[in-house]
Amino acid sequence: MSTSTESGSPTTRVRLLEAAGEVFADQGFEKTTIRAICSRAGANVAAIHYHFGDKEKLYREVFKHAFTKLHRHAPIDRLPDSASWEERVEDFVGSFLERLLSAGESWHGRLMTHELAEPGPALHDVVEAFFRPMFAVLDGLIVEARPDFDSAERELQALSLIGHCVFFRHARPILDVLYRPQRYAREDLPRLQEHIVTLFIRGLDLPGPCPRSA
Amino acid sequence: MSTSTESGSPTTRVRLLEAAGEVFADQGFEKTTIRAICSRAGANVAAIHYHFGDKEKLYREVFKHAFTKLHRHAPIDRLPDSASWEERVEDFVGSFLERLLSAGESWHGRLMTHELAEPGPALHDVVEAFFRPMFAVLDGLIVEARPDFDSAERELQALSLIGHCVFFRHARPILDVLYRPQRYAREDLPRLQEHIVTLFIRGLDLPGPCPRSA
DNA sequence: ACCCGATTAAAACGCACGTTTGAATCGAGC
DNA sequence: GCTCGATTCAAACGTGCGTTTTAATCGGGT
Repeated sequence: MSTSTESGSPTTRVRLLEAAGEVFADQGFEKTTIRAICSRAGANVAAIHYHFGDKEKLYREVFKHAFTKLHRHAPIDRLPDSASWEERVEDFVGSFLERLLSAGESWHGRLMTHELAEPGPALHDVVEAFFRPMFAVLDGLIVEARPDFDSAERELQALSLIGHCVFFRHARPILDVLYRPQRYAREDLPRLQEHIVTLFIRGLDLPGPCPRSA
Repeated sequence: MSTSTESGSPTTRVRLLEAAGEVFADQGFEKTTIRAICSRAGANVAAIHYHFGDKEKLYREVFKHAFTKLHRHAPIDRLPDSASWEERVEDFVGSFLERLLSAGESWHGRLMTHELAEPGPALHDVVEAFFRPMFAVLDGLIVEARPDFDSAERELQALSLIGHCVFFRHARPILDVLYRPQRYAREDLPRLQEHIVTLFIRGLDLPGPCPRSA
């Protein structure tokens, strides 16, 4: 170990983390080979054992790395509270969909969604650090609209909205067969967003108009 | 080959098909080993090459076998037309959920849902023989309720309902971490069914009451 | 009793993977 | 200039997989 803030040499270790992030993000834990990672990082296969121990420890380390990156620019609830309830719902759905459907952006988000789609050794961490906070935010939105709902009712409503978004990522292979390829993919995002928000609001069966800003 | 209706000896070939169905159904294509299948069938590994060629041809053969079994007792639309629209929707959701969430029944249904959850070499066949007909039935139900919808609107509504059901199977690992294990599993089926049907009907935004029987 | 195609069985092949080894290389400190 | 720990490298190890080979076994036809 040499001259970093904590431990580990700067170049190879970091290059491995970055390469591993890329490959893990679009192949998942099982399907990526450490040889693919090392070839992308320009390193030797033994470097992984040397720096991280084994493949799974590297995987967890990549997630730690990704969590801090994601926490820096807070993903959810980034609209000011002055925004209307409906705007905040739209933003919640839109940003989540964007992360689910985007394939080109940085690997940090893709890594999370891939682990949710095909659970690996880091599922627990992802749920606790990424998914559960999302549910908390969503629950707050539901409380605003339906203060009369008990927590079980809110839970179901939240699950349905999340599931609605997740479906269009998870069912990608099916949709490609069922319709033409890329139907309901990235470019349809605005239409999906509007549809999902509409069904969410209808599902809440609001007694009056949408609530004002918080 | 000996004395069957078409081709192939009865005992070993059929035992292999049955054993392969069981194992494929709860492990998927990638994770099942032909050794596991043969050990369950009490056969030799070479028997698979002899009777089917290779692992993938066996997989497809298992699906052919399963399709005919499933077609015999038609799964969807089994209520008489005299049933009310709402009853038919409830039945559609209920039977689909039952197939998605049940783990103990015969492997034919589990095989389909596993292939949908983790696509393998038979995805195309499953979509065409199992999924697309389901969509056709559902589309008919939506037409009854909202004859004014164009096909694109109906498509989205159908996808949302299907996705809503599928989510509770696909997200099983996540739900186990997010809440206590088995939350929203088999025993919650009636509650899920009611919730999903309710949200579906609300989502259709019917101008009047539910349509009568067809 | 013998033959012969159909079937089964045991063993090994070839490959890809994660992992480990042991030597070569680097670079600061004396 | 040399030493010594830290790091890199090529090569091999062990394992599990799908597949293939080769020989043994079965059973009806003559």
